[in-house]
Amino acid sequence: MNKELPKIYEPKKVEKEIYTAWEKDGFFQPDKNTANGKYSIVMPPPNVTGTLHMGHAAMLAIEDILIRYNRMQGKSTLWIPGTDHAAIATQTKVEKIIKEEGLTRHQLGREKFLERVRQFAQQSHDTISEQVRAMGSSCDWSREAYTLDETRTKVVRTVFKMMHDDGLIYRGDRVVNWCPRCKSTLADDEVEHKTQKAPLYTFKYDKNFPITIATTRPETKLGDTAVAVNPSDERYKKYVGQTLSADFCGKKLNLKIIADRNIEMDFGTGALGVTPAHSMIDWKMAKEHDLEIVKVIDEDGNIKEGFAEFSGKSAKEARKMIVEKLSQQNLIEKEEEIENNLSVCYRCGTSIEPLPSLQWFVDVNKKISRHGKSLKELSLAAVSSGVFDREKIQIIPERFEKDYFRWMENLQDWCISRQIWFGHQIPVWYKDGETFVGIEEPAGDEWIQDTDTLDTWFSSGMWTFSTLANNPEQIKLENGKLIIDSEDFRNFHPTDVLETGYDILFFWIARMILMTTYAIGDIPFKNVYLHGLVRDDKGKKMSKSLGNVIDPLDMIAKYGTDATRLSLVIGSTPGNDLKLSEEKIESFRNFTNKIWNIGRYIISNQTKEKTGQIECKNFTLADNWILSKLQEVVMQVTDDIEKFRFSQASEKLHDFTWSEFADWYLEIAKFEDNKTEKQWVLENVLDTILRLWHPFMPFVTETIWKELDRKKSLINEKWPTTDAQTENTVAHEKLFDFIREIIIAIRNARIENKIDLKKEISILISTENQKDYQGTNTQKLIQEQEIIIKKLRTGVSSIGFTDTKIENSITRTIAGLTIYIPLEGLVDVKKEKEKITKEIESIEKFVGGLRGRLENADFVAKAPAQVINQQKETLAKKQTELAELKKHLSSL
RNA sequence: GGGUGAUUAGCUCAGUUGGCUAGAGCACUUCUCUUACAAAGAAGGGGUCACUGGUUCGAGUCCAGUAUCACCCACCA
Repeated sequence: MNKELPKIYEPKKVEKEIYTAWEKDGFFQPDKNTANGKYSIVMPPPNVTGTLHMGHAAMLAIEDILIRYNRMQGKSTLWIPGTDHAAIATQTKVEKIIKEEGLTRHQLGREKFLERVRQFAQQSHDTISEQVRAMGSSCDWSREAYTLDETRTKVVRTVFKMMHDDGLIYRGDRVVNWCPRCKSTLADDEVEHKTQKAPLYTFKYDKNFPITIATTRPETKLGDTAVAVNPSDERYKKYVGQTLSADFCGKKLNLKIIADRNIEMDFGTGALGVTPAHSMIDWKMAKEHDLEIVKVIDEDGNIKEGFAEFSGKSAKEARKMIVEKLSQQNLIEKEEEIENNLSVCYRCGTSIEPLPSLQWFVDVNKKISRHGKSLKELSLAAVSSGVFDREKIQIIPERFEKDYFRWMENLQDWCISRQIWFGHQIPVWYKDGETFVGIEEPAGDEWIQDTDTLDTWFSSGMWTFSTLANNPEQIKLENGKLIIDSEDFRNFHPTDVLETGYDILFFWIARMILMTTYAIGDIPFKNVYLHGLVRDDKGKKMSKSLGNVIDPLDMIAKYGTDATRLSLVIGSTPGNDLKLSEEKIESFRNFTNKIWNIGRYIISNQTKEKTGQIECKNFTLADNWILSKLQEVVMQVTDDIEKFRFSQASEKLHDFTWSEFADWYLEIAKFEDNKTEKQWVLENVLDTILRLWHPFMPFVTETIWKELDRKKSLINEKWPTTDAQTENTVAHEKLFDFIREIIIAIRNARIENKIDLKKEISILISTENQKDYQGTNTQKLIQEQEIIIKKLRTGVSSIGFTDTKIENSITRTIAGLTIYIPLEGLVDVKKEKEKITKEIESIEKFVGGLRGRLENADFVAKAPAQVINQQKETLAKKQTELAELKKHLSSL
């Protein structure tokens, strides 16, 4: 029965249909039977701000590999998809859109604006979910979550209340990073620093003031309440502790002179005017020294009331006026240009204004009575030693642990309120000075909810457990403990792997660990796998403005999903950035086609009648060779995936599939006459490599699988296992590799005209040790090699056996068989000599080392007897080999 | 200022706890329409593993230092 299949595999024609069928058949949902183990991943939710990029594609590819692999291991496997509302990012995006219509959010009003945001988010969500599907992601859509949906909102509010009840959430004044344009607070890590040149003014507050100070922001000096100097600075020692008053541009200042070791004596005048309200470090100093806090600048970035002619002016204008006034009074000693870092909003680029403001905070240092530890301590323990009887969380690559610790140790109280509209509104209500914190709105009309919303990481920090609740009713707060009463939560938490880019280690991963250890009393995940950033082929970040963006959907349309996925996996190692080019994807498209054609050939030779009993006795050298290599590959690929080495796994598979199976075995199979056995081997190897490839390339493998007339989908098939290698098959493998090498050498000699084509050349194999090859049909072996020889037109006319020693020939002993190749004209004697000399050298080194070790009393005393015996055996073997090689060398 | 990583073929990168002749893809050269695949096949060229020392029988791999590049954190009053 010969099936006609197209020569070229066209992914576009099949992918969508296959995915739809998988989804419809419920293959993405976890098996109810959890007897074989459980495995779960929650997808890092993409922001609903637009479309997916290559970074997302890499994330999906890696997670899908893990999920499919574990599903094939028979585990009940769950992968939850979802999206993030990404408060500030989304709101800013929509503000830009309505700006084009000439509107601002304030003109629209809260409700109408939020409706626009919701529409936009919905659209984005739909696009994203299509893209996630196009990547072949086998995630369970029936459990899809959104950080702002009803169930997640319930979790967020419950945890907020819980933290509030535990005294971890408080409201307080603090200098925060304020963006005057976004009218919102920014977290420290949302602030970007830009290098700029700015004038540094060195001046005195008034002409009687004894200390000269330097600043780039004279206008804030209106709010100075102290002057700080280094404690060991001799110039100012006498003033420390005094309070001096000054008349600064008409404003009376009372300045306490304080000593602080953070002050650098070499910068400026070594004295710093302390403005508690408008500088982070000044705020800290003010707290330490109990200074008065005077606010100068308001939320719009203008000077507040009470500062005479400066009031109402923008900070910039006020600065100009003050500089002018100071120079009129001749108080400016120096004006120089310095380079400093301007803090700007990561969203809009507006320079941020540090302002004291009333915000909600999470206390990270307060001990939680239930755990006996603070949030910070819990989070540190989860990664360093483990908490709640769990093993420590493993971060891959390990080096990021250090970053994590450093960041966590320096963590300050977390400001969780944002002055934007889109997001989880803070579940706090006010009425006539009364405050209510709760999950539901309190009864009665007059209650007004806090207008601030929560930092987006507050909700995404709960992602591993909030997604495992299926509806709001399952979420309860009982005796101060969070209960998630769902089957999914009991089965799948903690999750197995959290896979994401290293750029959000602090933003997100750290916050998930913090939130989960606190609220659930467990770790959120056992492993963290951090992939690198996907960059363009020159190593630049992909960005729209640079025009170097490679859109995953374009690539999928052009080269297919499987090729796109492979290009993101091969050559990519955890924590390292990946440079991607279209050529790379193209090369994997070619590989997809290769697999397709391998399948196509084998299918075209399928016979109608079931292959009967296979006689292993009829297996040839090549059959044993490929089967033995296959075993090795199964072992290595399994091991690699278990250890998160996806690049290595797929490279090995790639190499086996193309260079060994297709290039050699398939070619030999064409000329072979044990057809039944050959077809059996072909089909079996194909069957196995389709399984191995499936997590990496789900579509092409499923397509071939179906063409092979397999009834079930490949998705639920078992992952291949290995049998123990017999010595015999290993020997076959080595022998075959050697003959392959000889044949290539002979062929090259022929091409270089070193061999007379008409001359008879034979490879002779000694019959001496044939008993080592029991089970091998020696006649077949010879035939097979002759076929290879003919096929490759090497000029070798035969392979035969000999019972006498052949002098003057290349002699090799491979796996117990002695092989003679008549020397004359075949091999470059000089090259061969060099090669053998090198080999002797390296073996001598090896033997020397082994002997040294075996003579080392310490080693002999400590090592197990088995290891010592093994090494002794190896030594003996190597010594024999060495003797043979030396003999051979001298015979040349 | 503090930290992390990288440096391997022309390009992009693999290389596990040190071990046998350092690999792949792309590019390059030569040959081949051979009935799975020209998106192919066969063969080949190309490397002082950044540099200098050290440990070791043995170093791309471990240690110390140097150089260059990249990134992260803090801060620049």
